[in-house]
Order: sequence, then C-alpha cells, then structure tokens
Amino acid sequence: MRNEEVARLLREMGDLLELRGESSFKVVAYRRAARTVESMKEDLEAIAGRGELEAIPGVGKAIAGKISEFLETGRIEARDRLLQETPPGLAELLQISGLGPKTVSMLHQKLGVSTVAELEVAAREHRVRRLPRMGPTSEKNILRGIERWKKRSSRIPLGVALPLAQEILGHLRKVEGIGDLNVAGSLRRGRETVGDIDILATSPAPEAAIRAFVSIPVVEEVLMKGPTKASVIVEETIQVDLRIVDPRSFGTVIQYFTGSKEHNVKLRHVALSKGYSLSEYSLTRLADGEELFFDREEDLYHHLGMDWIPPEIREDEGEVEAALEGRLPRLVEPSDIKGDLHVHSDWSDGRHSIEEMVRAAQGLGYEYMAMCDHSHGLGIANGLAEDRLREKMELIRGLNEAAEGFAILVGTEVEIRADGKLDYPDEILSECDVVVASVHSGYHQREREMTNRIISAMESEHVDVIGHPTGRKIGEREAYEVDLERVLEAAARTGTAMEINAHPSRLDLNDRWSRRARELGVKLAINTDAHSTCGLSAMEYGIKTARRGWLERKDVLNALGLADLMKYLERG
DNA sequence: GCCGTTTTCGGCCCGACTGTTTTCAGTCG
Repeated sequence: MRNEEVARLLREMGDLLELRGESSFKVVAYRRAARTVESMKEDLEAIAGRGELEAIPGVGKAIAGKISEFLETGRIEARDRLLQETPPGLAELLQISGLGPKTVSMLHQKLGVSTVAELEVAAREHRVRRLPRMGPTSEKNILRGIERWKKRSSRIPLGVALPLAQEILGHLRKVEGIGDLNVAGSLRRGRETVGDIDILATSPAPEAAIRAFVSIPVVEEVLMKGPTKASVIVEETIQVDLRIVDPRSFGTVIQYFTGSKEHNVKLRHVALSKGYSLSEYSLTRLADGEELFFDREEDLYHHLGMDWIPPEIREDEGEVEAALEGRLPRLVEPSDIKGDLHVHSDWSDGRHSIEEMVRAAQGLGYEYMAMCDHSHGLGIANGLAEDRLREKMELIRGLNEAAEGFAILVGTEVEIRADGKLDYPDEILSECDVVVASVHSGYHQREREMTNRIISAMESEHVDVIGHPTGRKIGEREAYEVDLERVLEAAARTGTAMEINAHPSRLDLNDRWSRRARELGVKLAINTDAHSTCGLSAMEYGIKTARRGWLERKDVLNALGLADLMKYLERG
C-alpha cells in the first residue's frame, strides 16, 4: 500500500506551494487530492494499472501524472525541486498562528529567518518591527504565537473538549439575551479529536455577550475581540471561538460552521443544481436573486429537497446522496442503549464494588450490566483466578435474586494470550453470560500473527465480544499491527460482536471501521470499560463514534432488551 | 490544480478582525 506515502508527498507539495505564494486554489487542490488518496480503500497501483487515476475525485491530469511518476520511479521530480528551492523549516513557521505564507516569505527574504528559533531571536532583537507593515504589536504577537507553538499538544481529545465546551456553554447560557446557543465544528460532529472549540450564539446585544465570554473565569488569554466574534485561549493551548450571529441566519450559519468542508462543498453543489447559491448567511435563488433565510438547520436541508443530516455523518461519505434519496440511517441514540456489557469492579482493578456499579447503572436507566473483570493472566490488574471467578458468580447470583427489573450478567474480560489461546478453560467460560476477549500483551507481534491470534479467539464458541479490537490509545499508543478486514470477516462468519470501547482515549473500533463492520453484518457492542461509577458516563463518546460509523439501533448488541440479548448470547 | 446540465475557460467562500496604515494587506475560519 503506497497510498499513504503518496498522500504525504501531495500534502507536502501543498505546503511548499503555499510558501511560494501560489494560488490558494492550487494549494487546496493538492491537499484535497492527498486526503482522498489517504482515505481510499483500494491500492493506487491497482487503479493506475487500469489507467483510472484521473477518475479519483480531485485528481486530474497533473496530479495523476505525479502519482504515476511516483509509482514508477519512487520519486516526484516537481516535489524534489520544490523542496530544494525551499529552505527547510519554513513549513514549520506556517504553524505559528498569525503567520501565513506572505509573512513567512518576507521574514525569510528580508531577515534570513528560516526556523522558529531564528524567528524568535529576530523578534527579541526587535528586527521584525522594522519590516513593512510590521510593528511592536505584531512582534509581540509573534513571540506569543511561538510560546503557544512550543506548548502545543496536537489535537484535543473529545474527552477533554466536550466537558470543557459544556462548561463554557453553561456560563454563556446565563448571559442576558443569549438565545440560540450551540457548538459547531468537529466537536459537533463528534470527531475523536478536535482542533479547537467553535461556539455560535444569537443575542440582541452581541457586544455584551462577547464581553461576558472573554471574562469567563477559565479564559486565560484573549486572542481577538470584535463586536460579533472573539477568540480566547483556555487550558494553556485550547482555542475557543465565539460568534454572535443574526437569529434569522442561525440555521445556515451553524450548518456552515459545523462542516465538514467536504460536506459543505457537496451541499453547495446540490444547491446549485437546484438553482440556488448557498452561503453561510442565506440561500439565494439564482433566477431572481431572492434571498431565503433559515433560522433552523432542518429547514435549510428540507428546502434543498433532502432529509436533515445528523452532524456526526457530515463527512461527504455518501450522506448527501442518501439524504436526497430519503434513505439516511436512523442513527443509534443514547435512549436506545439498554445496558453496558463491559465494566470492571473492585474484584479486579476497578475502584467500586459490584453493588456500587449496579446502583450507578440503574441510575442510568439500564436493564442490565455485565461485570467483566480481568482474567488471572493479567496479574498487574489483579485478574481473577478461577476460584475467585466462581466466588464472584455466587455473589452475583445472590444479588440478582434481590434486584428488581435489573440483571447483573456474569462476565469476564478474558486475555487472548500471545498464541491465541484464552486465559480460562472452556468449562468456566461456558458458565459466563458474557465473554469479552481482549489483547493486553504482546503488542509487537507481526500483523499475520496478531490477526490469527484474534481470529482464533473468535473461533471459540464462548467468546461473544472482542474488546478494544486494535489496542490504540489516542495520542499515546498506535494500534497494534492487525488486518482488521480479515478480523471483521471472521467476526461475521463466527457471529462475534466487535466492541466500540467508549473510553475517550480509546474509541476502538473507530468510526470508519465501525462502519465497515456494519457493512459486513457484524454486530457492535458500545461498552464503557468503566473502572469506576463515573466511568459509565463515557457511553456518550461511544455513541458518537457509533453514529459516525452510521450505526443503527439494530447494529448495536447492547441496544437489545434483556430477553433478546440473552437469546442472542445463547445462540449456538 | 480541478472541474463541467455554467463544459475547455473561468470560478473555486468571502467576511471579520488586526495592525498597520492614512486606505488596506494578510490571516483565519
């Protein structure tokens, strides 16, 4: 698979062209092509073999030529030349907020600056302020930008951004005059990480709302503040933008700022095909220039002859076509979830007792919960030896007799050993209601070995769910090498469910593979893997991921009521 | 550089904000 390498080179060319001050449309064209190539399932070599490179959306004659060149020679001459002509380090300067291609080129030409370190020195020595259209303030801003760049973490995990946004929304809700109020951007779409937090609101007194926003206690720095919008920094590096918008345009504005870019491009095409031009402010009828305003997003989509599209699937991955044809999925919702099939207690490495976990689950309105403590092979997590598991089964039987309208399921999170064998014998696994099988060791196996290891676990008749199937931790640890396509095929064949681990640092399976699983007819279990009562609330993140994967209620194992779930678990 | 029921050229988002100016270029989203 050389797709990723090609995507990297195309994206790099986009950066280099931007530094040269080439047309921004050209720059965007390279980045768009890079994105498409990266997300393609099929090998570029196969496509090139059929002579169909130019059929790839966003790839025309020029880029197709460069891709073939790479496939044949391993190089792209134009890219090598660009790289040679551009001092290394300049691309990095573009990452400093406030610096664009024009300024970076000028800094390089006039001051010989080609790295962040050199720029910092130049600014401290007040050499920057002597350049045209520069002054003491821009110099100071550059230094602040450099400070933030040094502290920057990459993208913000959803598990950090969402609670933070909710806190800020809570403050804004109390501000006099605030009407509509919502997050937009990738946070609204529920992506696993977000770049920043976008908030939109309406108010008859925009300036007062902006003043209230920049004085919320969590705000550490105000980057920009105008009459209708402001940008601030919270928690050292997280940027939060607020825009106050005209109420009659709220629907078009929130649609626009929710994105994704690709979805919006597609939507504008639809609008044009129906004789309208769509902007963030209105829908303009081309025939007579009549402007139509929408205060509700739903009305905008309906006016374009399509169903309202849930934000989580606005990625131009077929949702626009589906909405036009009235065949959007009815995505799984929080109220569909009837239980949690993977939680821990203080019997292994959880913080709370079974009773405490049960009370918390009942409080969420669940019908059941599977207590899946670790098996003894995971000694570091106080895994249960067989006799302790039996003891725990006894306790749960007793608790179930006392529990009204709630079922505690006996479960285990059993280790899949390096050789693919399970950490408990069949006999005791057969006594469990729910068996989640997971990999927690031997992460560095080769792809073939790891894939076979997981598949052999699925071939056990007792395994119901594969826990966190790729082992990745967002921003911490890469997924282990595994051929998920083969794993999912095996899941379909053996009737094993895949977990969407809802912990915000896992979200594993991710959105894309969840969708693939659904296509193959594999069931998914959205589990929190909670190690404490408050861990149960992570379900929210798992549901967002499931929705991004186009999952409906019928695709989700723990959307089954207790009776149907038991029937399913007892099959075969 | 890509694209096309607007079709081989001309459009592709454009308005808000900042810091510098003295009327506007550059950046951002």
